[in-house]
Amino acid sequence: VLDFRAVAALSPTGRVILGFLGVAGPHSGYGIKRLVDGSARFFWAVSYGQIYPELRRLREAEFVTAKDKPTGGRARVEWSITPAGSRALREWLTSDDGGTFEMRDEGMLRLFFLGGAPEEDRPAVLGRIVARHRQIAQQLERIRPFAAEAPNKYPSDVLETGIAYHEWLAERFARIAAEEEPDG
Amino acid sequence: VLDFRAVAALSPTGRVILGFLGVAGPHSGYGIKRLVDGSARFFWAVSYGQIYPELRRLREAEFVTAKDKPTGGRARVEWSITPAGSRALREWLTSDDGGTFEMRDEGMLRLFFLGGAPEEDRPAVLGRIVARHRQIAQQLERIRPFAAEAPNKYPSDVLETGIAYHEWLAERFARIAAEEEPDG
DNA sequence: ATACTCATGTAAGCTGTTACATGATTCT
DNA sequence: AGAATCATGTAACAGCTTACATGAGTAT
Repeated sequence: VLDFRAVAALSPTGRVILGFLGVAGPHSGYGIKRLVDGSARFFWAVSYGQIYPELRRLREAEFVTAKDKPTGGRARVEWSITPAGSRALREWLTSDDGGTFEMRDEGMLRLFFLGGAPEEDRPAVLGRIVARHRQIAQQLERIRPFAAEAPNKYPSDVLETGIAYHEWLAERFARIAAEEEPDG
Repeated sequence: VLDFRAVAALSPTGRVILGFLGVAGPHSGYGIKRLVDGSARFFWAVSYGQIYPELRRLREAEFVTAKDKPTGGRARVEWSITPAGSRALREWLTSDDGGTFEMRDEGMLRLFFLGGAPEEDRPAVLGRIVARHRQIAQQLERIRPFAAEAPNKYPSDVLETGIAYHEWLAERFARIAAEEEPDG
């Protein structure tokens, strides 16, 4: 028998788009990009080059509908999730395969190969990684007000996890750096 | 004036390859792949489709040399890092730009959009994410002996960070799941 | 005036994965 | 004998980023 489960047609980018249209209501492509950049980019980034084509694919699958909503003479398309789209979103959310988990962390890579750097340079290398993670944590802290606006607590849960993660990593790298010079 | 700093020519994949040839000595392309899979894949994955072409690019840049070392009738090329390669590796390690930090975590994405799933399904969704992270942590624990073989402690530092991270995430998701049903 | 934000879109290019093809050696 | 591992490699594809082009509205 044919298997037409909607979830099969949902690409990773499609999930993000559908997810935002589902929790945040109708938005333009540009608006979706802003939403992602303002809350999800630290664990899932998207670019315009993905959003606009993917919106058209989602429309073909009838998971979203488009409506012209110009602002004066400025073109603007407002995208909305359909009942079929909500169903697909729900199916993905509750499906049992874990899905993508990917990481590319050059800081970790540097730590891994740190033995290849002269001993006297190592504290500085580690220090830069610490500073970086603290900076990311601070950037995330600044978007707390936005996350709090969501209709439920989950975006805040995610954001707090991200902040805690980067602070935790910063501390960990700081501790490793401290071990480098045991007697100052 | 022309800028011939070697680091400019080092692609992300090139760094991993050069790093392993630097800390683990000469290896075949296949061997490099095994090293990466056995220790770095959780924060930096590579595939054969990258390794073999990249090795030839690194040879062109004179960061590595190739030597035929067949095993009986089985072809085998052993790659070694050159002094110029070591220099490039050191320059990358101590360079001040933070470099790539990317993450694609479908578990986080699901948590973010969990409001789109029926309330009764949410604990199961969260439970699967918890199980996943525990499983990854266990897989990483199994490669502890390998990391301990390294000539310095850094690979173990990285591995322990990875294990702690996934356990920490599992606990965090478990706590969020527990909050779902406040009075059992 | 000028700069910034809102808004849509694409083309070129880079990176990376998957799947396949091939074949020798070693282990059970 | 058969399975697993060692070993090299590529072609097709998928996914994503960067840079560009275009232009209207809004704030300074």
